[in-house]
Amino acid sequence: MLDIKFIRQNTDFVRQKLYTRGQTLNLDGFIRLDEKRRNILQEVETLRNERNSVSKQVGERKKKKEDATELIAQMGGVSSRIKELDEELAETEEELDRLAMLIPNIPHESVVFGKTSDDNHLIRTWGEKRVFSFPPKPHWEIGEQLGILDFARGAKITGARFTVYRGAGALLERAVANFMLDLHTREHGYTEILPPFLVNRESMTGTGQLPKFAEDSFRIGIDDNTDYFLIPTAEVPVTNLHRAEILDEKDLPIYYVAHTPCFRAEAGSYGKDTRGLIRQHQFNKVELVKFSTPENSYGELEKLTINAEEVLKRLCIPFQTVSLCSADLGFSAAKTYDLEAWMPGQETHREISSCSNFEDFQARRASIRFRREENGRIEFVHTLNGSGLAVGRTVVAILENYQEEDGSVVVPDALKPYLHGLERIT
RNA sequence: GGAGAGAUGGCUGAGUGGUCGAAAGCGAUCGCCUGCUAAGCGAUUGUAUGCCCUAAAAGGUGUACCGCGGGUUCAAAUCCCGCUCUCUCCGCCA
Repeated sequence: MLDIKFIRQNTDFVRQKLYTRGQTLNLDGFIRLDEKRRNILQEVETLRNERNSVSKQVGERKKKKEDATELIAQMGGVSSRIKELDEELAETEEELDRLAMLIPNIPHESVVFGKTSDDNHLIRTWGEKRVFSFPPKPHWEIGEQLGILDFARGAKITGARFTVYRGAGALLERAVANFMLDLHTREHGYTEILPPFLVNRESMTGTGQLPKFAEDSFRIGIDDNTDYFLIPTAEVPVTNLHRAEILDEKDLPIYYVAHTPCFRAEAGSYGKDTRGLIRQHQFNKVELVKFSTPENSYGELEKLTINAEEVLKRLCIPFQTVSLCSADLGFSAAKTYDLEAWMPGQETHREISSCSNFEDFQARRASIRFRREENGRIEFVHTLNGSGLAVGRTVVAILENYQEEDGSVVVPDALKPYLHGLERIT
């Protein structure tokens, strides 16, 4: 959510910035509604003031055993008018809030203008693409032939886009996750969190998944009173850890890492990436989440991205890092780096991590603030997160980059401690 | 699933219709005192938001908030209704 006062005072700037996202929003209506809200507020507060002071007088008279009927009668009309205005105010605020929740974040000044993902800006590449003496296969063929990925049975027991891992495949997935968690907790200074995988509506709204992207989530209700959602990413529970809190500046930055399953309805992506592990309704991800002061958040974004890249470097998987252009940026993000791993079986780079600075966009929605040490003033924190990394897609990258002509897969050195002596999956 | 108790400021905890944004204590900050520390003394100490003032802050003023939502009343932390959460006991359970 953006600051309404900021929108009011910088309407043209906001309009122009949102335009770069390919958005055309009616800010004028929004501004007019805000004006209406302030007018009603002024009127109702004046009346409340009157009522408060008269009520006080009534109390004083009654104490002195004096007659107050005429004062009381005088307030009858005022109270009903207040009630009317309160209703009108509530309606206006609800509508204003509804509109405010649909306005995306403003891209950072370093974000390049673009219209599609083709305009994303290449930041750096790492690693040498392996030269194969045979045509490398896509992971779904490798996985099925080795009997470690079972797409047919995943579809049988649940449906499309669900997969069963078996034997060494399950072990590999577990090893990759543990390797990532150990790297981030022991070397990068993150605190491990194991959050609930179901969250309430407030949490989903706080990080920006709701109200706009409701169709992307799985919703769970045990009865009419529960309104829970399967987490689409650990970002939701972990960022909401500090919702409606005021943190101390001395505790910042806060670094969290969480390994969780992620559930995505993937509405609107029918027919896309239908084969293999790339686009699933359920997948595992190790997520990095940071809370930072505003002045440090862009430095923290660089560090977070490097922490994510380190996973691929240790696994010796070639990748490239791109900065998303204005149109490709997610709803809540001010700036995003995507890490794209090389997938030789598909002859393409695939996104394996997305690292974003949300500035105060999520903090404002979720009311996550901190107190300045020097003057005690309260400000919104900046929130950041990034995959470190998507576990399933990392397994895909390993299978495709480490495959041999006989169909076996060599275990990357970095993972050997986690695979109990297994050197090769055959 | 059944029965009961509770939710008040950073914390403990008083407050059952009016002068209560809320006693008292603790903590914190500032000042005084002090060789240092401790003790003592004094002051300050919630959040949001409208308006005024300001370059901006500071400041002034109004309003709201005592788990959340609604109701009664001239007036609600206090009374009524619904909900959520916490705790205790019983049952069930990995």
